[in-house]
Amino acid sequence: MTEATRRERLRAETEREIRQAARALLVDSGRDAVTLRAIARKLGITAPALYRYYDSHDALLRQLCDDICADMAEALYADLAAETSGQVNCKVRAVCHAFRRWALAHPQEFALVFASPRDPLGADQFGSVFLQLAGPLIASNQDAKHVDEEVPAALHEDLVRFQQVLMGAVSEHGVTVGDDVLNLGKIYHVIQSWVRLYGHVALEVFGRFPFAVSNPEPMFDSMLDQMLEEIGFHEDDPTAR
Amino acid sequence: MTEATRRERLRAETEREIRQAARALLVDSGRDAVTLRAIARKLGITAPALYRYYDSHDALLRQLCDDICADMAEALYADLAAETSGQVNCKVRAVCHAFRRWALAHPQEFALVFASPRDPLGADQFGSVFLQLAGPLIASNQDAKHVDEEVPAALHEDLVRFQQVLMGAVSEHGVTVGDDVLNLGKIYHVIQSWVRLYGHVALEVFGRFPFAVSNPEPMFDSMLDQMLEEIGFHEDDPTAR
DNA sequence: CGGTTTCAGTGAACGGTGTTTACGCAAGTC
DNA sequence: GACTTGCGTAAACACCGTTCACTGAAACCG
Repeated sequence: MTEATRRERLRAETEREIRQAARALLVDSGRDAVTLRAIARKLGITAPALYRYYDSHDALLRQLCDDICADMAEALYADLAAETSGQVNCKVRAVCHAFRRWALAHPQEFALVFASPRDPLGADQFGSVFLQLAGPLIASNQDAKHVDEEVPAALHEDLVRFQQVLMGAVSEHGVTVGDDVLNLGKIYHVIQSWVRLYGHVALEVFGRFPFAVSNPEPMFDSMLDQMLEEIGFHEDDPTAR
Repeated sequence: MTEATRRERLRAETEREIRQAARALLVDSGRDAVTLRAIARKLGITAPALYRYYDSHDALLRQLCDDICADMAEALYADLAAETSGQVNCKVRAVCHAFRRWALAHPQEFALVFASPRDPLGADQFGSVFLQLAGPLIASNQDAKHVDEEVPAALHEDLVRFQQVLMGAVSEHGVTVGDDVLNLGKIYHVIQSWVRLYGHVALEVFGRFPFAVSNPEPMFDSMLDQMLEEIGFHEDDPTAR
């Protein structure tokens, strides 16, 4: 059956338990509670044993971040799949809502990934997950009216590079679009939208709006309306495809 | 001269040195380097002595946050004062730029205040500092065209509460305006702008844009243009006052 | 099968942390 | 001068990440 040796199976099982224990500690008691000794205690082993699995406490936390991002990606895909209407703007809206919902439901995880100083100058993990999902959707909106002239000239070079990334993500999903559809203007607006989405969700998760907002959801919704409008989706416009 | 007793002077001096040492450690080596023992070492005393000044390590960090915010407020006021043109939109722009500049120049401080889980449901400190400064400016823009009907009805109650806060800040600056000038629509757009400002600066300071941006400044500038437009400032429009 | 290698896990130790406690000792008070 | 106040210390406690020499069982090999 299992072609893996007994040792390998046990090792894989232990590693699974380590991640699980670390995650539980994070969720229950926050980032600072995720200590090697606490994890070891949960497994009934001693702390140094964990060094057989991870080089350091830091490496373990990094792994935890990756796990969290993978989980979020899964949740986002699931929520997108549940949106069965053919309308693209509904799908985009669904993904945005899914991102907010996930962040609110997993504040400790969000804070950890958000506040972890990853590989310097590396890409944001949330951004990668989210945009590689939303990118293809937005690209498939054929009738957006943005032209490249709208965006600051100084950004052209960076945007072209990001355009390549997004087109790669799109083609991985089967579809291929020309750079006339996913043009610089559209990409620019996508990033502007990401800034707003990120800002709102971070402020809301951390409870940091400049005044007490009793129910931030309508604020989020109306922001979404405006964002989608800017990207090129229009309320009454079916844009089915 | 000093009507304070010798003991009080020494105590005040030591407290100043503690804050200074803590700040230096934060700036030089990051949040985790701000330990009681490291601070004590800098002062040539022992760690428990610090408990004569702060109840706990946490309380000291909180004090540090407050100091940082006060410093930022000072920097923002200074930059605003340096903007001598009478045009209000220039002043708003100056404060926004000052916020970004400060955050980029003080990444460790920004990260600490940003990531510190303050009093739950309390107001954001950056938001308070910034908006109490920008609020009066924006309020003084008489000819904004927003009407209350634009904002989601569910937000009315919260916005009215925030309106009171802002009007208080305005009147503290000498001016008084009616709630017809600082109406709900305008306040709503101010908050939307804060979300974008916050999102952009956080992403930039943490190096977390979804792709490598070689020079984020033009992106910030063009975002600012769009924000000011939405709030009710127009490019060609002097709006002097 | 027996010998050997591999490796998960242990226990002790080192240097670091926040925090508490009992104590000395100088400054202020009456 | 006696008494109180309060800053600072040393020692201790319970944690933490990390290293190192070690055990013992699993895996491998001739």
